[in-house]
Amino acid sequence: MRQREFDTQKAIHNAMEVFWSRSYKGVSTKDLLTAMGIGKGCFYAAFGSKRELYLLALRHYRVSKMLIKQSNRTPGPTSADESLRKLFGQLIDRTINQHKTCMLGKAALEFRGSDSAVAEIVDVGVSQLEETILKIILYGQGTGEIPKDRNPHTLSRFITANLYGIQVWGRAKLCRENLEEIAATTLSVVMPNKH
Amino acid sequence: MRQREFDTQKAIHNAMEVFWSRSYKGVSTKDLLTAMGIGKGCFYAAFGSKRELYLLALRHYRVSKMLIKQSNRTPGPTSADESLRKLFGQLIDRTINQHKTCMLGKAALEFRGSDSAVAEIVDVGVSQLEETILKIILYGQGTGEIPKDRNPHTLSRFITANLYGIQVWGRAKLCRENLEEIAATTLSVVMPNKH
DNA sequence: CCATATATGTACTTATCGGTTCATAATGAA
DNA sequence: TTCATTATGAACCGATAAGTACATATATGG
Repeated sequence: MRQREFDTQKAIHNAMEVFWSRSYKGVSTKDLLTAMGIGKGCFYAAFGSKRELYLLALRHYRVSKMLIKQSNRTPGPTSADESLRKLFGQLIDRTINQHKTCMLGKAALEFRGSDSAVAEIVDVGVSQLEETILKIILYGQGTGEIPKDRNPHTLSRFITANLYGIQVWGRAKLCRENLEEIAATTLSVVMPNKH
Repeated sequence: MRQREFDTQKAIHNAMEVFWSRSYKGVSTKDLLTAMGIGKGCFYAAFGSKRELYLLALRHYRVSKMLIKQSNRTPGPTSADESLRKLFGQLIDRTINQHKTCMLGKAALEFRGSDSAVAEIVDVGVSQLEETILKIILYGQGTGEIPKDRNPHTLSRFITANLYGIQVWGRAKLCRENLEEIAATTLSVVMPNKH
C-alpha cells in the first residue's frame, strides 16, 4: 500500500470552488486537475469520473457552504429577528460582493429533471435549509416576534423561496440597495410588528 | 441575390427552445443545426457564431416568452388581484408542468458577470418585467386593492424576486401545492385585505 | 530488505467541439 | 440569357473534450 500524496478533502474542496463558480459543463477535467493540483492518473483512480467528483463537490457544498450553517444563531439564540436579518445580510453580501449564488440552486436549474442523483442532493439541501429556518420561525413564535397564527412551515418555505429569489434578482440587476429593500419586505411579512 | 430557403425567425425560435431547455454550454452547434433544420454553411453565414445566435435567442425570448406578456391584464384590466394571480398561476404551471424556468434568470446565473452582452439583455428584460408589475401595482393602488402607503417600486421588485424564487424552489422541490402556498403568501403581503 | 500493491504522470485514444473552405446550386439584375 | 451574388451542404480543420493504458515511483506489510 502506498499512501495518497494529496489531501482528498482539500482536492474536493478546490473542485467544488471551480464547479461552484463555473457550473458543471463550464469546467473541463483539465481545469479540475489544475485546481486540485493533481495529475490525470490519480484523478480517475481517486474519483472515477468528472461526474462523480461533481456529486462529491455538491455534497461537500451542502455540508460546508450553505449559508444557514454559518448564521445558525451563534453564539446563541438571541432573537428570530437577528437570525433572519443576519441570514439575509450574508446572502446579499455573497450575491453582490462575492458574486456567488447557491450552488444547489444553480445545480437545480442546470440539471432540470435530467439527473436524479443531483436532484436528490439538491432536495435534501433545500430541505435542511427549510428546517433550520423553521426552527428560527418556531423560536420567534415563542418569543412573540412572529405571530402565532401563521403556519410556520408556510413561512419557512416562503423565506426559502425568497432567499433564492434574491440571488437570481441580484445576479440580474446587481443592486445592493434594492436587495436590502426586498429582504426587508420579506421580513416585514414574517415579523409585522418589528418592521 | 438568392433568397434564403429557411425562415430566419422560425430558426431563431427553434434555437431558443433548445438553449432555453439546455442552457448555452449544454447545446452544441450540431444540436442547433438539427433543431433549426439547416446546414453548417448557412448557419454561419446567417448567424455568425453560436454565441451571436444565443444573443438573438435571448432577445427573442425576451420579446415573446416572458410570462408578463401573456398575462398582461387581457382582455382588460379587471383587478390587480386577478392579474397577479394569473401571473403566479402561469408561472407555477410553467415550472411544474412544463419544467421550464425563465431563460433570462438561467442566463443571469450561467454567465455571472462574465458576459456584458448577456447582462444587458437580462437587465432590460427584468426591468420590463418590473415595470409591467409596477403598472399592476399602481392600478391596484387606484382601486384600493393595494394599500396606498406602500412604495409601489418596492412591491414590484419584491414580486419580481418572488417570481424567480418560486422557480428555483420549484425546480428543487417539484411540489405544486407548496408553490401555490408561497405565491399566496407573497400576494397576501401585497394585498393584505384580499387574503 | 524485499515483494507487492497502490499512487502517479505521460502518452495516447476516440469523439466532439466551434468554425472554415469551397464547389455547387439557385437567384435577381442587366 | 447571361452574370454577379448569395445560399447551401459536404468535406475539412485544429483544438479540446473525457477517459484509458501503462511504465514508473513509492510506501508498507511480511
